[in-house]
Amino acid sequence: MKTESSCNNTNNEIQTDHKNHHQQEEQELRRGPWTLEEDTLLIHYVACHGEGRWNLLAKSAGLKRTGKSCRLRWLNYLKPDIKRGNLSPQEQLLILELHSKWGNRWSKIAAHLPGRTDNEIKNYWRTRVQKQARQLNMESNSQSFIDAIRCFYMPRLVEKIEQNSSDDEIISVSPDNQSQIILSNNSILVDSNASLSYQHQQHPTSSKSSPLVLDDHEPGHSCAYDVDMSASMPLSDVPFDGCHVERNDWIGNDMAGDTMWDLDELWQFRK
DNA sequence: AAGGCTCGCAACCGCTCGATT
DNA sequence: AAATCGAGCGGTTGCGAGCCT
Repeated sequence: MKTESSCNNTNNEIQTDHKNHHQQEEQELRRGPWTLEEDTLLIHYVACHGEGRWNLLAKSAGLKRTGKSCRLRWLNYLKPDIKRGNLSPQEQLLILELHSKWGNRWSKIAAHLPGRTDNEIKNYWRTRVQKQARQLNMESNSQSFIDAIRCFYMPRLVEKIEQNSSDDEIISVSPDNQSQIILSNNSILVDSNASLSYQHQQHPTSSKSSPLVLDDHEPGHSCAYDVDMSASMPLSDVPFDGCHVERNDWIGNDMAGDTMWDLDELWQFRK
C-alpha cells in the first residue's frame, strides 16, 4: 500500500513529466518566417482535409507550429484566392469609405475586398493613412483628418479611377449585395443607404476640381488651410476646423510621387 | 563602401466570443 | 453554470529591403 507521501511523489513525478513534456513541446514549436517545406505541408494537408481545427491540423500535418500560426499563414498567404500586389485606387477608396463607417473593423472591411486580407488592409491603414495623419499633425481618428480624407484624398482617388474608365462602373459590391459603390460621371455613389456621395466641382482658381482651399503661406513657416465647404461634397455636415502643417512636412517628402497621396498636387490648390 | 535609418509586411500576442462538454 | 477549447480579431513587434548620409 502506498503511503500518502509516495502518492504525492508519484503525482509530483507525473506533474513534472507533464510539465517537461509541455515545455519540450513549447521548445519544439517553430516561430518566425515559414519555410517552403512548411508551406507545402500546410497546403497539402488543407487540400486533403480542408480548413478548421487548426491545432489538430498542425499536429496531424506534422507542423511544429501553433494552430493559430497555421491559420494565419493559410488565410493571409497560402489561400488560393489571395490577391497580391498594390491596392488599386478603387480598393483604396473603398477602404477609406468603409473605415469611415466602421472604424478598425478590418475583417469586416476585408470582406468587401475580394482577395484582400484584414492584415493587409490593417497594414495599409497603419503605414499609409496614419502616416499622412502624422505629416498633417493630426490624429488619424480626428474629425479634421477624416474631413481631409473626404475633401481631398478621396476625390483624388475618384479622379484617378475616372481617368481609367469613361462609363458608369460598379467598383465594388458587398457580399450580401446590399450595397455597392458606383462610379458615374463626375460622381461616386457609395452604398444603397447613400451614406456618401461625391460631386466633383470646379475650383474657382484652378482648372482642376477640388473642394479644398489652402491659405497662402510662406515656405518654411506654418500654414493653415480650410476647406471651402461650399465647394465641397454634400456629405459632410461636420465643420472642418482647419489644421496646421509645416511646409517641410509636405515638400520633399517621399510621398510626393505616391499615386494616392500626391502632396505636391495638394499645394497646387493654394489660393 | 558601409553604417544607420525608415518603411512595409509577415507573423506573433493577448483578448474576446461562441460552441461544446 | 462553469470550464474548456477553437476561432477570430485588432494591436504590436521584428525583420529584411531599400534608401540616405
